[in-house]
Amino acid sequence: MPVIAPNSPRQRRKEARPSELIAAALDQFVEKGFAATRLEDVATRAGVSKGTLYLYFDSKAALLKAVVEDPIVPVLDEGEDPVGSFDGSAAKLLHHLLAAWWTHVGESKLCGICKLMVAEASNFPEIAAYYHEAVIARGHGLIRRALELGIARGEFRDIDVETAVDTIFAPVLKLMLWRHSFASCCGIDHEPLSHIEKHLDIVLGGLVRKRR
Amino acid sequence: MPVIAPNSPRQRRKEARPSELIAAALDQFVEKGFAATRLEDVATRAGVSKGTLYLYFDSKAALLKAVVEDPIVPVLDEGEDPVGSFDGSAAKLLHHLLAAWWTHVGESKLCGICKLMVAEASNFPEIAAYYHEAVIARGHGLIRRALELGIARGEFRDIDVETAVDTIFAPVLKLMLWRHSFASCCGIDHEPLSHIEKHLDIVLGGLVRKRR
Amino acid sequence: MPVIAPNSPRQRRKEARPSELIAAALDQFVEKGFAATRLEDVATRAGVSKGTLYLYFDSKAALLKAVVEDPIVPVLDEGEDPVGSFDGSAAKLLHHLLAAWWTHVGESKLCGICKLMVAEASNFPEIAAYYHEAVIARGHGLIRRALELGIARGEFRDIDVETAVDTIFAPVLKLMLWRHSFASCCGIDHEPLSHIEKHLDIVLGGLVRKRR
Amino acid sequence: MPVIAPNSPRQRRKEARPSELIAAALDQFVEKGFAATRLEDVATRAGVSKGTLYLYFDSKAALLKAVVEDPIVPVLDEGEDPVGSFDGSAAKLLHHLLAAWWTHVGESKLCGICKLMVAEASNFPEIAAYYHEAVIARGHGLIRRALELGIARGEFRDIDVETAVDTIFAPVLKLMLWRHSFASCCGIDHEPLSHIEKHLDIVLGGLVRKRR
DNA sequence: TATGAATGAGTTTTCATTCAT
DNA sequence: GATGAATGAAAACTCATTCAT
Repeated sequence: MPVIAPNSPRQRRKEARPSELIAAALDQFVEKGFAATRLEDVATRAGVSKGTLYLYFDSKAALLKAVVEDPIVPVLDEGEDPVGSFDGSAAKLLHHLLAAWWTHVGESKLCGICKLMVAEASNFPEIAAYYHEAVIARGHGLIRRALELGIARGEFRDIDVETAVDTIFAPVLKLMLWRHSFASCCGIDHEPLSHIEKHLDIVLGGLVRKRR
Repeated sequence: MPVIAPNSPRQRRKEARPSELIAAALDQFVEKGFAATRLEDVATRAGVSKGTLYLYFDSKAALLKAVVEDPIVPVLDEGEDPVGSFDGSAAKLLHHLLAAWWTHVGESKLCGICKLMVAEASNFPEIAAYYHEAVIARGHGLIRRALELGIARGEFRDIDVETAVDTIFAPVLKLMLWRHSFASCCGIDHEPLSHIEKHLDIVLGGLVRKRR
Repeated sequence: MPVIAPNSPRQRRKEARPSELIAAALDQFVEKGFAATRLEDVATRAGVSKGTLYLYFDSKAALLKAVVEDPIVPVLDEGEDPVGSFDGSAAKLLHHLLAAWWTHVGESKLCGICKLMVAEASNFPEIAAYYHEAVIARGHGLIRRALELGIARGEFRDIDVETAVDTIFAPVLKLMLWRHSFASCCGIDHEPLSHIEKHLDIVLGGLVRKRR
Repeated sequence: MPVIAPNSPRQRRKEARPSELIAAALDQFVEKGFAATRLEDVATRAGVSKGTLYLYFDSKAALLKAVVEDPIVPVLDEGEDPVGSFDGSAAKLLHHLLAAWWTHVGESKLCGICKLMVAEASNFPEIAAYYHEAVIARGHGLIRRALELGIARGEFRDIDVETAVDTIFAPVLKLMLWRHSFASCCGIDHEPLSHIEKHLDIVLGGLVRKRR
């Protein structure tokens, strides 16, 4: 769902636009927040002058928009369907999805953006909506389809899917958000991938001891 | 040597002022973020002038500190131990704890502060650490003790407690954070209390259908 | 030369006016300068509230005026003529005058005011003119008359009196100004009275060795 | 890697800016005092905007520091020794030193700074100490050496040198301070150079008529 | 008279944005 | 394209002054 026509002037600019600027801005925005970031610092971090930023972006807000949208495009392009093409149990599929998510999102730029969007959602609702749609909702969708598959196959109980999506996905979101917030001042480091794996095992098996 | 009667409107006002200012600042900080909030707006919202803020707080940062610490004190005072005094199954206890948490924290000022601290943790690490310790870690502690109780009684499986704490608590944190971020621009409203209840049931029972 | 009528309302006020306020203001003004002094600090130093200052003085500038004029009145009242009534050599008279000046002015409040007026003369020319007239010019006048007496008697050479007044008086003024400025950060403490005495001996005898 | 030619108007401006700003600030500080000077007025006087000041100086206090230190550097660079290289009587040397002092200091920017430092010494002790060391103490040193020379040669009496330094130098300091304070509101203008000359003659010859 | 909470105009300082080079 | 000096609007913060008590 690309918003702008591929050959518009804006598009050409986008292609020429040094991704170093976006990368530098992203790091600053995630660390300091949008309002507390000085464009001068972004420029310095990218090794250019303040004025150069304005050759590529109309304003600070436009830079934010680019920061959020830019790393999403490649992810969208991958495009194949990891649910439809999976052969194995639904439980295995869930394991696979969460691990892949962490690798592709949790450890990518998209992770910091999540914290940024939580902070700026009320100031930039359209950008936040775009991010939520393109990233969070997409993750939810994958989990949902895996759950539906498992239920359809009789592998899972017939639980409320929307709720279960949260049960499964929220700890991953928490890892994403914590990594850029509390982690540095009060974090107990769970190694993310194994933490996610253990979490999923608990959800799959449940807390309550089964009577045989 | 107060010349005026302790119950004069002036006096009553003076005592109430800090809380009024803190309440106004909290709303503004949670909505706009710390850096993007203008003290003038805080003052206006509290119905006072800019200068008045400085009669009570040394700086914008001091106001932030007060905003975070003030609502925590009353919560800490409640003090009783909802785990030790509970009689019922560990599962029921977990239900109780999460519901109480949502009522006392999720629907209080402390909820917005959570989003604020996620956003500002790297700019104000000591304040964030204080909040995490006093609120988040306290929530985790309650869940942990309930889990340990359930395991000790043989009611729960012998799962990894730290992981399970996250499994149980992360969806609540997500509700808290979403409420002040994506909810307004892309939220599907789960009614919180029933969402939490369904979530916990899923975790208790597990996803996988039991073979009898 | 009292500027205001003795029974005007202003006069009554002046009498009732707590001299503690003036003393406190003087200390602050001399130390920090007029503009850098906060009335709150003056009030605190005087042990009253900020509002009280306004019961006695119309404005910060009015307080400055009072600070300058108040300690001058008693000095003016002494009134007797230390030159006309002196019996002894003109040289002894000069010694006496400088010593008396240091005791009555150099070690009094009037000393700090001198520095204050140097600093504020261009912002408050009338007040500075009043101070100069009432204090500095008065000192000059005493020295001038002693010099004229010495010349008339043939005790002194027939030097240019205006110049000699400065020759004699400037080191005293320097002591007054230094005491409230450089003294604290780079002062070599000359004990003032003996310094003045030695200074005068040098001027009386001259530098150049006399041929016999 | 300057893209623009070093002699472009832009470049020339940039190099000249700090001095222009310092000159404007100096005038304003000397006239109004440090605290009473508004940076906006400094900027206006220098023909720039308020923000431009902050491109060159971190704060108002930093500007003060520059104002004091900047005009001293060139003076220090002259560096030669006017005492050692002088051939003539010690009396002539003193005349020469005071006249040169007035020309190079009394009529330069350093003169106004003297008043400024008297006013601000207690607020900015390090800056005052620097000024005192670099300017006042330097003047004292020259006079002291000339006196010691005269005494060593038998040209001068064996008076207390430290005291005599003040006897000779204080009237010059007074001229410097008065010029920026009382002069405008109550000054009798002594033409400085001839005043200094007459003053020195009086000190050299003494007041007391010599008996033959 | 005395207080000190409140005000708001004024000041320092910051920083997104522009534009001559 | 790139620069960075300059701008000026805006924000934090100060403080002389007022006034209800």
